[in-house]
Amino acid sequence: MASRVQRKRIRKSPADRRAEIVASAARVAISEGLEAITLRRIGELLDIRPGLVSHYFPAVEDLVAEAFGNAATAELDGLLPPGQRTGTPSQHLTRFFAQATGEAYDAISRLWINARHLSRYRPVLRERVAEQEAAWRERLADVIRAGAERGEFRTDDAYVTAVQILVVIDGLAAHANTGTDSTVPRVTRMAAATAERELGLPDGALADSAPGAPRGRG
Amino acid sequence: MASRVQRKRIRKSPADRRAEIVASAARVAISEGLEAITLRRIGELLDIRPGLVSHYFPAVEDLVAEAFGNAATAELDGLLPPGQRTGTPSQHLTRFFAQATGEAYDAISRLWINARHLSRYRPVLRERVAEQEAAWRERLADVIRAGAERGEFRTDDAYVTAVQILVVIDGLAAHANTGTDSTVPRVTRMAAATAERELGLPDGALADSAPGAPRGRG
DNA sequence: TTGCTTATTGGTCGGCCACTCAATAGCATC
DNA sequence: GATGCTATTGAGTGGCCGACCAATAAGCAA
Repeated sequence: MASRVQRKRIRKSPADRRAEIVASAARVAISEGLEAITLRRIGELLDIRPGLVSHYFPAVEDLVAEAFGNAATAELDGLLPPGQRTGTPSQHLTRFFAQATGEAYDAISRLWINARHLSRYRPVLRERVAEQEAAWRERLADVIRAGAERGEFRTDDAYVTAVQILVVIDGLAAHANTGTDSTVPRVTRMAAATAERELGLPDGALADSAPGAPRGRG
Repeated sequence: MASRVQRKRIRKSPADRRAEIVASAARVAISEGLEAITLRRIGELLDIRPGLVSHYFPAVEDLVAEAFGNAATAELDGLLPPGQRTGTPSQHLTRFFAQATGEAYDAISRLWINARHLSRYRPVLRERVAEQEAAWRERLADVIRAGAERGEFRTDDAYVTAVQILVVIDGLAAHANTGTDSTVPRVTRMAAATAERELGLPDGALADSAPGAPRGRG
């Protein structure tokens, strides 16, 4: 696709074109990195001239920020769907940790590392990152609160617990680009273990396949 | 410094010049970021022509990797001096956590985030990062082993414990560029708390000023 | 002092970047 | 089918980048 020989212009509504550009940029952000979002690259992917991208986003930084926001929101919705109706909070967390520890999460980790670094130089992006961090914390805190109300979890501050869990996940994610560790259970399980400890659950309660059986320590 | 009107060439030994270039690049890495290490920037700082930097580092990526290695090693030596003779392992850890939680650590956090992100595109740097990660782990594991031998700590795998502690530190460091959280003790203390738990120490044993008094939970 | 080695310069090249703007043409409306 | 609005193009600007290389001169050895 993206036939180079295209002659005829395709004229779209501003809303459609803009959405198309953002979606394309979000895809680039995940697969190639936020700095790969350039007028030329996006133009090439959508078979439009770079100037058109500039027309919708006079400053590229705004597009980068929006692309990150879109990508991060999509990932969060995949990990912890908002307003979940099926399953218990425990099951939601179990599924969350299973995904957030798997290799498929590497792409998301890379995106976050990318965004956090680039935030150093890009104020608009920095603002978006802060927004997304808040969103992820709140989403996770909501699950914890739901579990606490049902009596599944014991916690005196769902928000702080959510932050603690995310700190561990961020720490594990730090190596997504360098690819060390990954095979020691005592390390891999740290995120779930933190949740279990902070929520008053038995060891292994949030492990992938074994709902109640503690794995034992040594 | 760096007088623009300099006419006379200053001819140094290759070893000196090379060291000078690396030192300058390391300084730039910490203060401005690894991508700010350019032939022109380094040349400007040392008042030499960009071509000379190229002469010593035909590929800039090699200079970037070396600059990171230098900076990271220096920081590690500041946090956990090798072959420490004064003080106990507990004191070393206490000092380590105090520094690694303080604001002065932000510069180091930024550098690591920077390096880990850039590793995605730069194989040589990626190798260096892996090297440094190993060095940091080993250095911390050594302190833990020393404490275990003295009977201060209880652990069955000093290395895994070191990795766990560094995971938490990396997680806390993730926000160095976005500057959220930082004020909740339950979060700030996570690294030290992890160490205390894993090493069989009472709560607060590795806290900054209070050597033995647990702070209490609520 | 002279000569020689080589550290250092100066200039150039191609490449990719964001950004600007007048000219063009798609398409809805009449 | 003609008209007008505006989405889209095309072309150009200036900036910064790494890399390359022949010419130059610093300073040691003779």
